[in-house]
Amino acid sequence: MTGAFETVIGSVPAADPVLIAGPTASGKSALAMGLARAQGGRIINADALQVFADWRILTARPSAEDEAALPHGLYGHVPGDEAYSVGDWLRDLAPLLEDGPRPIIVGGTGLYFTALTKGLADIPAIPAEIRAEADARLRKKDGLDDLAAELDPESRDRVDLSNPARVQRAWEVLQTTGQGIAAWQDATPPPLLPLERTTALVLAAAPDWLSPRIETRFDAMLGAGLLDEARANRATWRPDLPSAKAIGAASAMAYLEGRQNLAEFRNNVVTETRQYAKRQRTWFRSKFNAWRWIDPDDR
RNA sequence: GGCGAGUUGGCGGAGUGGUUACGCAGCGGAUUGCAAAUCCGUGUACACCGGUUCGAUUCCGGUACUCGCCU
Repeated sequence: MTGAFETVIGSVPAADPVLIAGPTASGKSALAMGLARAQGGRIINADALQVFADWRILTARPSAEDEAALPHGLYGHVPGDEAYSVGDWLRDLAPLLEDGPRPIIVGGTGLYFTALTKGLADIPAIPAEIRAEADARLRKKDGLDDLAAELDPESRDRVDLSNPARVQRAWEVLQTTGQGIAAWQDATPPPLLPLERTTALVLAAAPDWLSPRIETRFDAMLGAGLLDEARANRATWRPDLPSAKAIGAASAMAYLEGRQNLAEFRNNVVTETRQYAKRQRTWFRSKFNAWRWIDPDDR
């Protein structure tokens, strides 16, 4: 492992907060570890699924040994049945930026990095009842159109009306705050950590380079006890749990229940992971122009 | 060797004498609070040869291959 990303690490100012983004399985953690080992710092998670306590192996969280060897933060600190979002993440992150070791923020969730460096509208939390009502209405016939029709004109104009998730959020915001989401977004406060104050790195992992790694990584997960982890989660498993969105969780359950064989399980996870990596690339490509793109082979 | 069925885009799978489903994968994109989520866009493919026809993926004949049954 010595020598990994040597050139990159050598060029990173030791005092700056560091941001490391990249598609899944592109080697972000290895780079973060190398950086922390060489220069010191605390590795902080910027991945929406790695915050959850269950599914450590499936979500490729750092191993217990890695966490013990170097300071880490925001990994597995949320119960799998608890709601969590970018706003929560930013609030959990703030104190870690205040003091403690120099932050090395690593993850694959583009939205988290964008909210961190560009700002996030300061919208109050949505009460569970409102969320439940929106969920229920969306399930009804024409539910999407009905919710859209109730939006304030400005928000309705800005939101993608064919996207249920967006319409629901806009509806929930208007419903709970009495103010449209468009107005809230226009009043977005300054970012917690402006990009200019960081050294921001993105791993440029091309599909052909990444795909074999995704497959290998699944096999490694199996070897690391993925099936045991799945069995342990089986009793409390529900497809609507926040942590159930982890790629492979539903497939793992299907496998344990004999609804698919190991080859199908593997194929599903590999395909879904590739598709996810593609979406990540699209985000980075379009929004991380000012970041420093590095060759993932430079190890 | 005989009889029967079949051959549609990378895969699965409809269908039609002229306007060429759909699903999956792939590719491109959006994305300011469930984001490993959600959504949008994108494919003239019809085994081969000949015939009929104003026009054949669709009708007829032959060839090849596949599957099944029979000797």
